[in-house]
Amino acid sequence: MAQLPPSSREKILEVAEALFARRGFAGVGLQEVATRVGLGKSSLFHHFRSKAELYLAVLDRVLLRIEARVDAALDSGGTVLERLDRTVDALVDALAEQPASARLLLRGLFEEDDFPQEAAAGAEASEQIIYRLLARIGALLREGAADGSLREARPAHTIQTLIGATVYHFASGEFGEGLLGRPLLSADAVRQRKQEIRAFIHHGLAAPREPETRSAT
Amino acid sequence: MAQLPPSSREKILEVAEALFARRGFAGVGLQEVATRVGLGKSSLFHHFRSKAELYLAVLDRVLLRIEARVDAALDSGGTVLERLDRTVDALVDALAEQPASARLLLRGLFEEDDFPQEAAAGAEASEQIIYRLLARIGALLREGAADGSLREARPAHTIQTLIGATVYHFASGEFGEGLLGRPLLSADAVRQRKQEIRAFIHHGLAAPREPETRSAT
DNA sequence: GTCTATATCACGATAGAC
DNA sequence: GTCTATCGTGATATAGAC
Repeated sequence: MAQLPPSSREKILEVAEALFARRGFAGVGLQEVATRVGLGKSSLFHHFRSKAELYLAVLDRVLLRIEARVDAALDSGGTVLERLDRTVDALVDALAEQPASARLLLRGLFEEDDFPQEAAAGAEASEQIIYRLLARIGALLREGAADGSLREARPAHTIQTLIGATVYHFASGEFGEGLLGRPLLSADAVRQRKQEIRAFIHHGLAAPREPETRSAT
Repeated sequence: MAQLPPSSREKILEVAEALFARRGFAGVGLQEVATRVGLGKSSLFHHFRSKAELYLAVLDRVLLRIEARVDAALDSGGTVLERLDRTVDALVDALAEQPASARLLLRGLFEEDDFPQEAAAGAEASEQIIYRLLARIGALLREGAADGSLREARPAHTIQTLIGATVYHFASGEFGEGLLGRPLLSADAVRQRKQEIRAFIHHGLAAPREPETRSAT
């Protein structure tokens, strides 16, 4: 828990996280990592036995950070819709707080065969975190379907939609910024993103079928 | 337009498309491409001047296939919501038809700095296709907001949500299949995906506020 | 249009001094 | 815990014969 001097190990993890997020496992060389940390290439092998082990350590760290925030939201009280809104907000906050996490997470989701085989061996920790989170969100969705506050929908598809609305968005980088016309992670854009997802969850895209107090046009 | 014997060029594009989709630009070696095509490694350079040129050619092909389908849906008649539904269906069909396209497209969206610099030089064609499509979809969304059939929303955020719901989903590979419990591209799963997105667009996730004919509970 | 041979270089990883 | 030196391999790309 000491925070005073960042150890070499942590420095390596930080640098590697940024690089892996941008160029993926195969696109990053340990030479570049070492140089940016300020070490020789060989010194990395003192802290991590292989490139794959480093990658998995980076992934775990990102997932644990996200889990901490999302778990708190899931544990909060209130109706299903309230908890769902808070969960999405927490996920958005977690992704926005660490710029690299969304890309890293998205890559982890669909780059399973990126590194040779050590995935199956060492990726169990990361997978457990993900499945733990998914199970909890799935339970929330089923609770909402049971009490009538959510429409009947397949939880798996709903989760995919929510991942797309959050993780993909913050992973979209320059493309997303060109679309929005501003930095993805500006406080403004993050607030808008939460608002958009919340509106999508509550109303979809169609205009409300019961216009309450609405000026004309 | 001849279809009789697939030329070497086309064979290379097909093989490279599948490999780039799975492991990204940096994760694929030309040796492997050549072997799977049934050529020597050097022969690839007769058809494409560099690895980056091959990658961009693959990306263009995928984008043009998608554009053809989506444009037809956008040009169809009817209300905004009808055209939007058809557009999403067309995109889903395009992504489902070619298993590699979703991953490739997603990678293209957030791997802009994956290959050194030739991106800026040669990626203009791909980018133009994307921006053409985005402009048309944005216009549809604005048309819906203007005629009152869609709620007021920022088109850029809506587009991001739709990309996440479609492209991400079909790019999610083993992860998505584990979640759904079946192949992502089975006719069943594709139909369900269309249904889920359609429901999300029309109602969001909340239960309809005007239960029409509903049995109790 | 495909081949063999080769140039050049970066990669992940190891050995061992300090 | 970091370093220099090196091993072995595979990468992109080129040259030139057929």
